[in-house]
Amino acid sequence: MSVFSAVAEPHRRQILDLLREGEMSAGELVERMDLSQPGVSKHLKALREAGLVAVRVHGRRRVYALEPEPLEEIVDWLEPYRMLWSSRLDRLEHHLRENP
Amino acid sequence: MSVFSAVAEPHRRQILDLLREGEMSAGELVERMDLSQPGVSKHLKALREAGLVAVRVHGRRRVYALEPEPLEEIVDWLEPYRMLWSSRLDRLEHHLRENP
DNA sequence: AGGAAATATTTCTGTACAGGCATATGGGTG
DNA sequence: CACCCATATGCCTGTACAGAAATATTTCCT
Repeated sequence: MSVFSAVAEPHRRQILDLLREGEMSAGELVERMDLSQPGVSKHLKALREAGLVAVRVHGRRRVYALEPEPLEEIVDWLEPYRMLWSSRLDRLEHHLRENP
Repeated sequence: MSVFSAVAEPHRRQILDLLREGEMSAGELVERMDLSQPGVSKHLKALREAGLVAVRVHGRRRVYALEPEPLEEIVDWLEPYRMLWSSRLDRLEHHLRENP
């Protein structure tokens, strides 16, 4: 599964957002989300395979940590578009400056 | 369909990439892509509904233009992650790993 | 060793959706 | 008006995948 697809699923984005607060066990994620335990587990598997999270076994807990690097692929893809629309905004600014 | 899902499909990303070169008719897009005409047309519909492209009717042609603004939602979502990995110097590591 | 806790996996069901082909629609031209 | 071109839409099939419930697995604790 591509990083793009991994991130297309709202629950998976929510998991990543939660992990931005810091490492968290699978159970803690389940508590914080409105989704069944198997559901969360399955999404965690997808995120693992996309390289977006890393697991550390701690006792019987699995502690998950954010691994944001693969997101760079999306950032890189977006880059030319950002330039596009900022140049458009520049044009708009320019236009407004000339026609107040 | 969310912007995230719209962009998750490789053919749709390809369409957007092509449109970065400038406006283009549907037929021109079909010529440039390895996908049937109906296939391209369906993806164009999805992109229209996501607000990522705009159509202009010109004779019997439909001329499509890039409308990059909705991508900002993705950029905004990514922003905290960019800060995360730049603060952790993951970005530098990544860069050094690829350019030793 | 036995049981409980934490998590993963399997199984099932429904749904979404991509792709191809055939067909409809709408505008342009003779 | 009849015909052609460009594009959209319908229909069909296969596949991927999300969610729920039940079950398996691993590890800790006593």
